[in-house]
Amino acid sequence: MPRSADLTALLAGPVLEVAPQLLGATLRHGDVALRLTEVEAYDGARDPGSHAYRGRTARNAVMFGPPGHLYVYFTYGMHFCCNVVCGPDGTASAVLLRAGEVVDGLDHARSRRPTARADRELARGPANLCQALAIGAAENGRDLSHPPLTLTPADAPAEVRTGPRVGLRQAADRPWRFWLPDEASVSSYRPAAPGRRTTS
DNA sequence: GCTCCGATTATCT
DNA sequence: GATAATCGGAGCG
Repeated sequence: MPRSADLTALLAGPVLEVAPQLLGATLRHGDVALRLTEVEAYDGARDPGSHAYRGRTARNAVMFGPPGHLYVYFTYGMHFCCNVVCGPDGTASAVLLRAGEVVDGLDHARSRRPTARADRELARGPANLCQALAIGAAENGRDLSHPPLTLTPADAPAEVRTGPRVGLRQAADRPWRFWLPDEASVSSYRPAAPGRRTTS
């Protein structure tokens, strides 16, 4: 088990190096823990797809803070998604946690995700992952090095796949999504919505 | 103020 | 494949 100093050192690196290294890591919130299988990198203020692209606001303030904290945002009027803030303090880069395999607290996770038909669906997709772990607005900005909310890195996995990020209209071409091959909890790729007005 | 629309998901055809 | 659900952030005037 790495100490918190190791976690901070790992997360302080460039986001494109940090993101693949988070695959296989264990994220725990209270009784439920999961092994991360799919993540996406958001490269701070330089990234048109990032919430930080237009500068610091009340919502994204946590992204601009020190690494090792959780950035939680609310979207589509009903879903929470969470990121691990990384990079040096002030860079606003973060890694979106898209999917994981529940490895502890299965009963709790199942009760929070009544529509999941199989255990592999419990934390498949960023909003489902937050729901399975009971992560909401109260967890925004929380330090990931102290219980009940902890992130424990694993050794870097042997094989990592990369591809375009999901659901973005901006910078949809950048291959900054990372996942573990042959993992049932990884969501299948869906191209970003075209976002064009009606034509005919 | 007011409008648009999103780092989504479940459900319907 | 298409779309409803549902609301707050961000842009504009």
